[in-house]
Amino acid sequence: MSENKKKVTLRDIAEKTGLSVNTVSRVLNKKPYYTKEVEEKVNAACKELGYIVDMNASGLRSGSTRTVAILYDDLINPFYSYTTDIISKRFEEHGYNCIMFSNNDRSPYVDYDLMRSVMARKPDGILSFLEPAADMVDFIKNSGIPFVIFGRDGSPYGMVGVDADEVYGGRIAGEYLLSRGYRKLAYIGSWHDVKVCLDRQKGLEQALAEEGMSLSPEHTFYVREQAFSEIIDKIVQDGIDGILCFNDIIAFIVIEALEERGMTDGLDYGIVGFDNIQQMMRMPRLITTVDVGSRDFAEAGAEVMLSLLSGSEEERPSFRDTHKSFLVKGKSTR
Amino acid sequence: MSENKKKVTLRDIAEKTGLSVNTVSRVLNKKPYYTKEVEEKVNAACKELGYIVDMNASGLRSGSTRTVAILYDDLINPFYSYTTDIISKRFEEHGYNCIMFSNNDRSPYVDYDLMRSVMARKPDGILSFLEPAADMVDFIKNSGIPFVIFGRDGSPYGMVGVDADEVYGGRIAGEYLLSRGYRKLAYIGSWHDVKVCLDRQKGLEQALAEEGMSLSPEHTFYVREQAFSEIIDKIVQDGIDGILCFNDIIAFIVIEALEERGMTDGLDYGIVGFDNIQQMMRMPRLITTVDVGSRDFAEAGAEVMLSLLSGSEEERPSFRDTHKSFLVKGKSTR
DNA sequence: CTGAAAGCGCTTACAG
DNA sequence: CTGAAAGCGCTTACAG
Repeated sequence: MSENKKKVTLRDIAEKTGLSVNTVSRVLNKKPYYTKEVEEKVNAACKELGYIVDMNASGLRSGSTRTVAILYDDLINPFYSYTTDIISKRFEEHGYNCIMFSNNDRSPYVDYDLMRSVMARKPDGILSFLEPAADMVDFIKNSGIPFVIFGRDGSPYGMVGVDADEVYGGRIAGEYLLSRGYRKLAYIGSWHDVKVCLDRQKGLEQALAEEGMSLSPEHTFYVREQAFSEIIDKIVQDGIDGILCFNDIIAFIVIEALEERGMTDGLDYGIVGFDNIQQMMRMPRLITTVDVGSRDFAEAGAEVMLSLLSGSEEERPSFRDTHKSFLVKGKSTR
Repeated sequence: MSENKKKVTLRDIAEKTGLSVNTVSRVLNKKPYYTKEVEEKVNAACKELGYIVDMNASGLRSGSTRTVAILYDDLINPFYSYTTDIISKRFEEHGYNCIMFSNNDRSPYVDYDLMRSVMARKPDGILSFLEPAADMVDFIKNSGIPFVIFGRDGSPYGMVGVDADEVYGGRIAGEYLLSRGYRKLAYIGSWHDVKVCLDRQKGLEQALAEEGMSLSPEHTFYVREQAFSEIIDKIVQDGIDGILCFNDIIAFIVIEALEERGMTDGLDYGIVGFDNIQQMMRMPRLITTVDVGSRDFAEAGAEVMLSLLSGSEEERPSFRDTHKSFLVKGKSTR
């Protein structure tokens, strides 16, 4: 018991087998040049003593930690947790573990504090649900660590990104609302300066423009920047009958608040979200929402990261993989 | 740019300041004994050169990686992702990062393969949503790494656990179904040999026993072990009118399947789940479910882990913190 | 209060 | 094909 506790190192295997530490390491890492006999001796000794490599030591010397950092806002939104689940499992299959880093809701950006924590862990790659702060772009690039922006457009930063065509998503949502006869539309975003949020808004504006209408700035809201009750007040007062929300969770919060004011979604007004989280949890189709096809989307993100990690150094600094979303109809629109 | 790329080490700071590596390290780690003057010189140099510590190197030498491993099935179930979010943020506040390890649905247990990956990372602590496989209990204990079982009862293994009183949860759900007039009850679990699953079943059996009834083995199902369509067939054939599910996601899948057979939850039968995931996403109350109060529950889990990490070595090998759940009524019961 | 040395457990050149 | 040495970047005793 106390013997089990003391950790087994390469040196123990070397002593046990009468080989050098070097040779043992070579066998375990399947480097060329060792005999079948040596291989068997090493493997037997490792099994007997219960050897487990120390990845910290290995990473320190080799320069590769077999680690990917994942940067996110929170895991509460199933869009993040669902895709993170798929992505991290793909990484595990390739021998990478994921270290999680949250910006702790400080801002929607990757800032210096966050990057400092990340880089202290010396990850081989970084997959970020967050956009880099403007003044961090060069810093990140200079770090030399492969950086994939997932779910956001990386091209404005000259970075690799896997994203959805968000303008398109906003447009099909807007077109659908209009086609169902909703006339006074509003947009409820998260932060006014996050591109993905603005792109969805832009799509809605395009849909309105097609019909010769436009989105009033008065009816353009950002839940992270204004009092929620004010937003609801304004919507009720101005007789808004169609709402596009930045994501499903915001939509559900709005639905709840409007229900308290006696307005029922699908009946008194139409509302559309993004992400189709209800499907991830196998829930009934409560709301109409824009779905990017999260499983394939996540797989694509993992694939791009893995290809960067496998180091085909063909320097594609601004590679972009853009996915088309589709509308899923639920009970929140007539 | 290429200058930025080469990494800055303690030695660079030492050279820049004319101090020894040792002294620089001591200042950065706030060890006693250095002058204000030295401190300022070091901090200035670190800032100027953009020094970021290498936690791998630091961990290798000091024995503490400031890392907690989180072991889980998947992040798709919001119970996992929601609590993981809260827990990991608490850890971050204390300077710990989380490394994620999934059993990749191999089994509901922590097995040797999983522990091998975990231990290669030398975490300071392990928080597990999974129970240990029977033959892993001693191995885990001997590892000397603080291990907290979260959401499962650790006491049968003599381990630290933060859990809910699952029998109680099953019982209040069963009592509620009976009080609403449902008479032919069924239980739909996940795995037959996972304690938390059996405890919920046991609670249901207790509720039935109170009324002189009992749960038929024929109406006790495990979705991970039998064909789902068979379960549904049996429920329809035998006129089951009340169902307790191991969790909300299973409940939603059942609701969908029964809807296809023309049966509507809340009208034709009652169904109760566990976890109240709908609330985590701010969705309307679709189903009746047993809620443990996930936020407090997660905080408690984090707290227990942190107290073990802060190393108050008072050896409490089988510490158990058990939470009481409550019923949340939704539209899936009359 | 500060420094020189040793060493954490590996992998990487380099010899043989 | 195998081994002895060096070193990744830190922190920990130990001297002074």
